[in-house]
Amino acid sequence: MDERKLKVLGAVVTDYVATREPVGSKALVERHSLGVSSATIRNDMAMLEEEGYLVQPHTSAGRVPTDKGYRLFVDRLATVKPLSAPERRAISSFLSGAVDVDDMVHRTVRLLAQLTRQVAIVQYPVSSSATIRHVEIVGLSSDRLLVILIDSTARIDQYPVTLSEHSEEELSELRKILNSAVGGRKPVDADAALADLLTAPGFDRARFGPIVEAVRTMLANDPSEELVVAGMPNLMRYGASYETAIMPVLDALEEQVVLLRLLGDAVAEHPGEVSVRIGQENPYVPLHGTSLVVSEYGFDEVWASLGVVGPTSMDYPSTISAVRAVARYVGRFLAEG
Amino acid sequence: MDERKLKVLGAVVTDYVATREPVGSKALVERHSLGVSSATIRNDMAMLEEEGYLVQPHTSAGRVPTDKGYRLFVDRLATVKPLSAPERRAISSFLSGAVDVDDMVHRTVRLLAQLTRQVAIVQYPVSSSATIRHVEIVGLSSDRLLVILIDSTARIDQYPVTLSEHSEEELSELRKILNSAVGGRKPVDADAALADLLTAPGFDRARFGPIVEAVRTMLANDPSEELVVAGMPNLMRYGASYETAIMPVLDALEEQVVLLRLLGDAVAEHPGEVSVRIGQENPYVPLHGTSLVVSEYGFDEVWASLGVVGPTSMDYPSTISAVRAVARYVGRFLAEG
DNA sequence: GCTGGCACTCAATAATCCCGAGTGCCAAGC
DNA sequence: GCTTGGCACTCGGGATTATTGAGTGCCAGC
Repeated sequence: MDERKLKVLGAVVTDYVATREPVGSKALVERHSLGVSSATIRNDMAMLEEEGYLVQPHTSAGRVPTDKGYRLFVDRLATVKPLSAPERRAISSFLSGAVDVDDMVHRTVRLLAQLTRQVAIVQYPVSSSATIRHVEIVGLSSDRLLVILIDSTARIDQYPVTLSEHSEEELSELRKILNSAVGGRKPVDADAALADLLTAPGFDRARFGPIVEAVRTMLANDPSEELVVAGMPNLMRYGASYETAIMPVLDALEEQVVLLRLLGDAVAEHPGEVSVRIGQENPYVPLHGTSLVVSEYGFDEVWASLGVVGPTSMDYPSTISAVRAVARYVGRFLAEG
Repeated sequence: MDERKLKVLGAVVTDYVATREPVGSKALVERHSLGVSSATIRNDMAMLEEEGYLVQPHTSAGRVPTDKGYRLFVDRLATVKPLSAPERRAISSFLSGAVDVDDMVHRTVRLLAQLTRQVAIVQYPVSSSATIRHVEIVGLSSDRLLVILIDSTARIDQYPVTLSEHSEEELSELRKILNSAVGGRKPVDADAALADLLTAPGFDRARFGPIVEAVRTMLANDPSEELVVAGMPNLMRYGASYETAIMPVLDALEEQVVLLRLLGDAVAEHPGEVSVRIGQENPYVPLHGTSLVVSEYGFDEVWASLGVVGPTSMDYPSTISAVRAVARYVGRFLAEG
C-alpha cells in the first residue's frame, strides 16, 4: 500500500475521531502537512473508498472510516501514545491504596473507566494455584451459624446455615475436621475430600451435612466468572442514539456470560498483548457498532482480563495505551501481594 | 380548596405524567368524567394557575403542574396504588433468595430500580446493637496474615497485615486474647478494650501492634456510610437533556456524602413513612429538577434508608407504593434473619 | 502523476407558511 | 352565581420550500 495513502487514512481516522464529522479533502490538507493539493487527496480517498477503508455517508460529504479502515489504522499506523506523567502517577497512586483483591478490582475498573472515558470491565483475577487456607464457623445466635471460607489469595466467602442446639465443643471439633479435610488443598481436591467426609463412618451427616454442603457450595463459586463494570455514564457522552448504540451495550453488560466469552476470545487471540476488536469483527452481533480493547493481566499463575467497550470511532492509540498501562500496573500490584 | 379544582389538578398531574405533554381543558373533559364543560375547566385551571399549582409553558398551550402542584397532589390526592399480585410475588421471591446482608442490599437496590424504572439508592443497614462475634487470624504465606472481623449481623471485614516469622502458637494465643477483648462487645467498647490492650503490661506491642491496629481500623468502618446505587440506565429513558437532567443526578450519585444527607433529612422529617421531596423542596440545588422518594427500613435496632431519584414528573402513586412495599419486605426479611 | 478549474450533488440551515390545540372573555342560560 | 357555548386570538410546531456551502468527480494542462 502506497505510503501517502496510509498517511491519508491515518489523518482521516484522527480527524474523524476528534470531530465526529465526516472529513473532506480540503480540511485534510489544511490540518495536516501532506505536501500535495486537495485534488490529489481526493484521488487517494476515492481509491481508499474503492478498497473499502472509507465510506461516504452520502454523496458530497466527507469520508468516514470503515471497520476495515480502523483495523488497518490500528495495525499499521497507531503508534503507541505514551501516557502523561500525571496519568502514570494517577494510576500508581489509585491502585496503591487498594487493601485487598476485591478493593483492587473495584479501583481498577473505576480507574480504567475514568482514564478512557468509556465503559470498563474487569474480570476477577483467578489463581490456578489458589488453595484453601481456612474454614471458620461462627455462631451468630442460638440457631444461626456463619460458615466462612478463606483461600490463599485472601478471598473470603461466607454462607449462613441454620443449626439448632449446637455447642461450642461440637463446632470446634467440626472445625478441626473440616480444616484438615480442605486445608492447603485446591478447590477441586477439597470438594472431593468433603464428598468423602460425608460418607465417612462416624460422621454425623444428618446434623453436620448442611455445614459441609455450605462449604462445598462456596468451593463451587468460581471467582473468575465474576466481573465488575464501571463507567456506564460515559455511554451518554457520545450523542449516540439510545436505540442503536446504548441499548445493545447495556444489554450486553447484563449478560455476564457473553462478556466473559468476549473477553476470553479476545485474550486468547493475542495472548500477552492488547487485543482490539473493531465493530463487525465482534462475534456478538448486538455489539457490531462498538469496539473492544482488551488485555490480560496478572502474574505467575494468577491471570484474568480487563478492557473497555466503546464506539468504533474511539481514540485507539490513547485507549490501547491506557489499557496496557493499567494491565501492567495491576499485574505488578498483584505480584507485590 | 374547591372539590372539583382538586380533581382537576389531579387529572392534570395524571395526564401529564402519562403523556409528558402539557394538558389542555378539552383533553381533560374527554379523558376524565368531570361532569362539566371544558369552559368551566378552563376557569378552574386559570385559578389553579393564579394560585401557583399550574403553569403554561407558553400562551396557548396546555398546563403543566408546578412543584407546588405536585406537592398538593401527593399530599391530598395520591391514593395508595396497591401493587399487583405479580409485583408482590416478584419482590418476595427476589428478596428471599438473598444469602447475606450484602447480597440483600444489592438485590434490593436492583429490585427497586426495576420496579420503579428509576435510579434506586439503598443504604447499608446498620444495627445499633451489633456486637463483635469473632476475630480470626489466618496465615496466607510465610509473612502475610489476614485479619478477619465478624459481627453478629454476619458482616465480615478483612484486613491484610505483614508479620514476619510467626508461629501457629503465637497466632493462636493472640487470637484468644483478641477474642476475649472484643467478643460480644459493641464496636466502640471493643475499640476501647483494644486501646487498653495495647498499653497492657506483657503485651508485645512492637510485634502484634499492627494486628491490633488492623482490628481497630475495621471497627472504625461504619457500614451505615455505605450505599449502593442501581438503575442509572433508567436516567436515559426520559428524553431529558443531558445537561439539565442527567448530569446533575450523576454528579449527585458520585457524592455519597450528599446522598447520605439527603436520605437522612428526608427520613428524619417523616419517620416511619414514605417521604417525598419534590423539585425545589430539595436542599441540594443541582437536584432541583428531580424528586426523591425515600423510606426508612429495618426492624428493632437495625435501621437504614432506601429510595429512588427521578424526574419531578414521576408517577408518584406507583413509586410511593413500590418504595413502601420494598421497605416493608426488606424489613421483614431482616427480622427473619 | 499532480494540479487547478469546474460543474454537480445534496444534507443541513434558514425562511416561510399553515394548522389547530388551546386560551381568555363574554353574553346567555339554568 | 355558576356554568356553558361561542368566538376571536395566540402561537408553537410540523410541513414546505429556498438557500447555502462543503465536498465530490472528472478533465485538461502542466
